[in-house]
Amino acid sequence: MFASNNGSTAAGRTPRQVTKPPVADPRRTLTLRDVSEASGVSEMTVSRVLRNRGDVSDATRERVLEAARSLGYVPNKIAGALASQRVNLVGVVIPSLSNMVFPEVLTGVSDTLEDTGLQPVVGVTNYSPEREETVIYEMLSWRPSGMIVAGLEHTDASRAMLAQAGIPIVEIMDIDGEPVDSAVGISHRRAGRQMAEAIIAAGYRRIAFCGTMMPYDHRARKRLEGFEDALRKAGLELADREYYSGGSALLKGREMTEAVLKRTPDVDFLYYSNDMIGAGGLLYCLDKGIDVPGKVGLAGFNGVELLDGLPRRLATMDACRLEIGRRAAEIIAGKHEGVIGGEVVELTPTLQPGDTIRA
Amino acid sequence: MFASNNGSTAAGRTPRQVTKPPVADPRRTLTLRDVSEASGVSEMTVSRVLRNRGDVSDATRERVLEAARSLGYVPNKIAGALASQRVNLVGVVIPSLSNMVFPEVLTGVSDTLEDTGLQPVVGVTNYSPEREETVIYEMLSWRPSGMIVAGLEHTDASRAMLAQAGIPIVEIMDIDGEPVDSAVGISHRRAGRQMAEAIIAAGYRRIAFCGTMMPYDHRARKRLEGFEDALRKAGLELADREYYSGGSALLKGREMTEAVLKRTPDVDFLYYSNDMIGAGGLLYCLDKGIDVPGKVGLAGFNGVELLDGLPRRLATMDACRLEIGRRAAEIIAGKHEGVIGGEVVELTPTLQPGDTIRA
DNA sequence: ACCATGGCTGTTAGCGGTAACATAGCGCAG
DNA sequence: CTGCGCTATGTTACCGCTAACAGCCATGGT
Repeated sequence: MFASNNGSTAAGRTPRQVTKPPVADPRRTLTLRDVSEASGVSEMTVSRVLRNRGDVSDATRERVLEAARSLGYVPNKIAGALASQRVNLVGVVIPSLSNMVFPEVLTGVSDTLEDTGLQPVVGVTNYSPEREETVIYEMLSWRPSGMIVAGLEHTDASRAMLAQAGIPIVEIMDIDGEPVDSAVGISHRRAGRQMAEAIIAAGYRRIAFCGTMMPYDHRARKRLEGFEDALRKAGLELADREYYSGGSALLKGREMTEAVLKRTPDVDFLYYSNDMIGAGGLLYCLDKGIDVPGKVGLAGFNGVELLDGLPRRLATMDACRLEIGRRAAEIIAGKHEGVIGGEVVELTPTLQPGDTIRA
Repeated sequence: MFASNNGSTAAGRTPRQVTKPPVADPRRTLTLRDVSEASGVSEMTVSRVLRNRGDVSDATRERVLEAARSLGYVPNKIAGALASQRVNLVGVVIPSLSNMVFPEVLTGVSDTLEDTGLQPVVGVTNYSPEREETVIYEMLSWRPSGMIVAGLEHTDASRAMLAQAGIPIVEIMDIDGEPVDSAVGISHRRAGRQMAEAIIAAGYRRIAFCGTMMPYDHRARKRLEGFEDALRKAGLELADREYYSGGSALLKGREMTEAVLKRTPDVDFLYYSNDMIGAGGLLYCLDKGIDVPGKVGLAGFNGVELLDGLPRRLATMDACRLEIGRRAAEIIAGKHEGVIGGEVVELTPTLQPGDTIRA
């Protein structure tokens, strides 16, 4: 991506040369038995101490902890999980890490899981259903305590695996569809509709759309569907549309905006499928001295905090990312007493008019 | 973070009420035995088929695969890993996901690991050494095949655990220090020095710094140290400095820039510890009609692609993020034949002068 | 003095796979 | 026909830990 990263191997320390098999460590990997021998109690007692479970006298507890510490013992969770049939992992499957939405959801998940003893494990699908299927399969093979998966659209095999897994499954971000088990998210159709209504109410009539054309970004698609529905209901239709994929979103936003405004000069509003390209469009308009929101109005989607520093606040709708992460994690952690599975939590995003829709 | 996410639980399907223990699934969780019974061969043969190992006749292979598929069998990696003493996971420990640098490194890691059968597992420390220690401990307890850890600064306990683990360890991003095992990164001291030299060469003399004050962002600190070294060597010192933490980086960049320019009006250059605040500074200057790079020059660090869409290209230095991820993964995957451990790979970032340093 | 009680520790039997070795056919050279 | 070398499959013994239960000892009520 950036050319000429001239890498050199500086032999700061003499690299160990080796013949074939990895150097047999002098010290085998430690087990409970080592700690038990070092502290003179049974393995079971050591296990109890290290897990803080069952009664152990303070004296032995001390002795064991000391031994474990001095040996540098790290328990083997693989063996532990197999024996106890319990795994403290929660699989989280998301399409991408470069779209800041998902790291934010993750933050919500981690925060909530923090004090439950559960730990999130992330898998990334790059918006590919096949990749998603693989990721889900791999994750399930570690027998996690729950799964959080972005979106409601999956391959049949994926749905089947999730349904069979016998653990809580939460599909997030979207609720326009039929979840495998539980779901937490917003209605993107409604979000799109709502934005369209606000735009129409503000008096804009020649409305264009700029967005991703990733075939598998179902949520962006649903927003656009809702958006167009609302336009139709008002007797309007999109004046123009422009799609992109890949590249710097900010730059793409500029380019698409330029393309649309040149091709359809009478456009008076641009609806972007996300805030980043919206920001690009905003910067373009400001550069060109176009009156925003007077001559052209702009709106995005997602409420990215990053945009706070722009010259003008872009109209947007937050997707409740943190909250989605939290709620999903709560369901997995079983914080909703008495109810198991089948929950659908609809969050309602707020429209933030910013400075790019006229009042 | 965004207030008033009014969540309601829409009971789309009847939530199952439960008494106490998780509903005992009608169908127990499947094991090799189930598949073996369904296909009329031994468990061992099934195992061989599913792992593609050892000779199995095409006829039985077909039969077994068919049985596994129709049952929806998902192998239990926990048991497999315990028995085979092999785990196809690589731990990746990074400070944060909101700084786009790390997702990019991750991309490099995943891409390279893709075809090695290894799988990255990410842990996030939030720049806390204690948290890092916990994360490392947790990860090691799953006995991964290797660990990639950001930075060279860790608690003693962390270093000890990593050193003892008996697996390849790669510390990434930074090479100014003593790695536990291998390291891949750039010299941040040198990067800072280089940037200072370029700025001085361009004729700027009243140079200020704006950056993070996270006590544990060692790399930003080292860059600043290198930067100041170079200034001193030229008989200069920082004209002013401003620190921040938290909040929207873009906005903070604006605020800090304003603060510095008001407090020290004769400043003619601002060096930012990252591109995002640098971008905020740039936007501020353009807003105020300040001549960039004539009256004030600007530079950041990291080469974030996101910035491509700004009105003017910020001077920066890329941190070789993708490449770092790739190289680290290669070391873990053992692609560097004949050498085991102790490698230090120094990558050299390129200075991209952009449009914010005068020629 | 006796036994129930409860606190602490040990024993046993797996968890669900896989490594390593054993075995059963089978073709074919001698 | 024997025996060797294959290939295809089965058997056995764990991997490192924990659930479940068993045992042991001091205590204390009666």
